[in-house]
Amino acid sequence: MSETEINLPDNFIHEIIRKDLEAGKNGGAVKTRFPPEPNGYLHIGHAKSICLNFGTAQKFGGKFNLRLDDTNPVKEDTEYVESILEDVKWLGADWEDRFFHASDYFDQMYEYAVQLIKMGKAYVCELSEEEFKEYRGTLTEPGKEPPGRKRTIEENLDLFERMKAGEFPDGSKVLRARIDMASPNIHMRDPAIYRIRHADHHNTGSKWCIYPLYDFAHCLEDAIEGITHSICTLEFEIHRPLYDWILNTLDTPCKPQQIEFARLNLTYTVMSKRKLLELVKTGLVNGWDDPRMPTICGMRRRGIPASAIRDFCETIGVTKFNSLTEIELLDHCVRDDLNKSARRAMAVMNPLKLVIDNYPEGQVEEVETVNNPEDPAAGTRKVPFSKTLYIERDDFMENPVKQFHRLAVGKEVRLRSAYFVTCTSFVKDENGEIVELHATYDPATKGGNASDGRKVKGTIHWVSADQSLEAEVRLYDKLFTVPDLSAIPEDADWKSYLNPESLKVAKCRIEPGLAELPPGTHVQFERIGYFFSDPKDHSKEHPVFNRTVALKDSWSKIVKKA
RNA sequence: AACCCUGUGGUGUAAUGGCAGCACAAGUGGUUUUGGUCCACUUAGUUCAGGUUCGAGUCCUGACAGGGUUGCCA
Repeated sequence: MSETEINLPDNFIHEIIRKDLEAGKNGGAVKTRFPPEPNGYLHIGHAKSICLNFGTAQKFGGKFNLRLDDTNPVKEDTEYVESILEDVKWLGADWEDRFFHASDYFDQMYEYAVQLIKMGKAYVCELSEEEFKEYRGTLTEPGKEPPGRKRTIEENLDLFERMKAGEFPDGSKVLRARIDMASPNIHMRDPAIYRIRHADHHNTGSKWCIYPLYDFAHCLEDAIEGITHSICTLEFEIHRPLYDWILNTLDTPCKPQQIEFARLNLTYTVMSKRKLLELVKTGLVNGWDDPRMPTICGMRRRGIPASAIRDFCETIGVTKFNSLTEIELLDHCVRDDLNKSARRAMAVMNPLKLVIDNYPEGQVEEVETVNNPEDPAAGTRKVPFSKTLYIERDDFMENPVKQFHRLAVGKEVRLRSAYFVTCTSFVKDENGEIVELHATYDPATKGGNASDGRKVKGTIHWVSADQSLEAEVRLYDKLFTVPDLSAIPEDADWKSYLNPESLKVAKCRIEPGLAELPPGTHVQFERIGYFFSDPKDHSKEHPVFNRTVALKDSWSKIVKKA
């Protein structure tokens, strides 16, 4: 048992594998795969599957394949292939040289289908779609024998050959497995395994006009690749008898085992490809990589590290229970990761001018401050300090409540890494709004410590008015206003539950060094939250920061209680 | 409706017939040059009814609840 194995908790799938290994199944091999269909972008739910499949292979010293499940040319597109590769790689799942396409196996699948026909276990059926349904029966009534079921092997071979040759129009015929029209499991009632589609395929071009269906194709893909444990989501559970039937009927290189787990559901978001596509298509979000999206690329652009996603996937576990995970757990994993890794900086969201009356006019000094108190190796930096600063509007109260530890007339606070200042007065404009604060500083508190040992309760952040720069911040919040989208009324439009405040664009004042950060850099704005210089839009001339997640805020709870 | 799967604190999970534990969330207190982090503590759980057993969250039966299946999608 390796050291990593001890550290990672087992889930029920690992238990199955462990037993298989002990029983000597598969010659001690463990091989998994992630088989996305290239018809959409990957999301956090896929990340769960990727982490599970890759993590399982790693845990047992096995192999992990990446395979595009591209058996339906009319739904799939190369547009998605690139993003899938990028996202899986970014998440850290390494398929080495094992990147495959289901369509790479079309020749073999065709041969397997011919085999089935020769065994009398498959036949060509020319029922229309409507008739097909009629013959299939219902959940409560058995199906009845389709006319084509009695056809001879020779006829079936000939017909299937001609289907392949393009002699028949789309939908006029299918190849069906001959199993049991009376099975209580509808998927076993002679399922279609090949359909005619005169469509170009993104990988095989115009070579084929017949394409295998999922149930026939997937188990064969697994078998061809030598997959030992084929992990999929719960909705395929009822397909498992068919998966096994095909592998047991045909002489395949191996007999992979399908194991189902519950897909991830997260509060305040949607995971369905259809809905995500609709959000993109209708412009309700700004593309697949909109940081509000639960897509991998959206989360990446928001500033969520791959390591945090991996940690999250490890934390939620793997079961067959249909659960709804709170988004707060993801937030926790993100904060936990970024707390250790993100350098700190000061930025003022709602600037209020603070003039230090006893500070020399025109003087600018540089104060030294730590880049990350959690990581001494991150070093220190210099931040310009001067007579006129900006502080956070919320850090001053005209009539301070009892527990308020920040600025008010007569109160002393520490300006982070700089000096103690005491507020002396404030200025209001004609509307009664506070526009300026006046204070005095104590030169003996440079760096933020009093030589006489006196303490202050509050420490606030600041930027120098003249030296600070303007930046754009994009403040992201929950995509939806309700936690459980599956619980909304049937007749309601799910889009009407979108959170109108899921994105707020604002201006802020940043310490000058922040503009120099390259795009795609994590940073904590102290006392505010974790931000990420936007990979596409951030530049030195026009700094743009995405709020990844806000810092935990216990002050707001105190306020709420009072 | 028929068949299949699943039910452990508010949420996500652990227990492999033997003291129901962990994390998140919530709350209280402490530390702190971020009302962040960190530390300590508190609240709170085996869906129900039978059965097997010295002993059941775990095994059996039934009920109840939730989910899936009824595409020539995956």
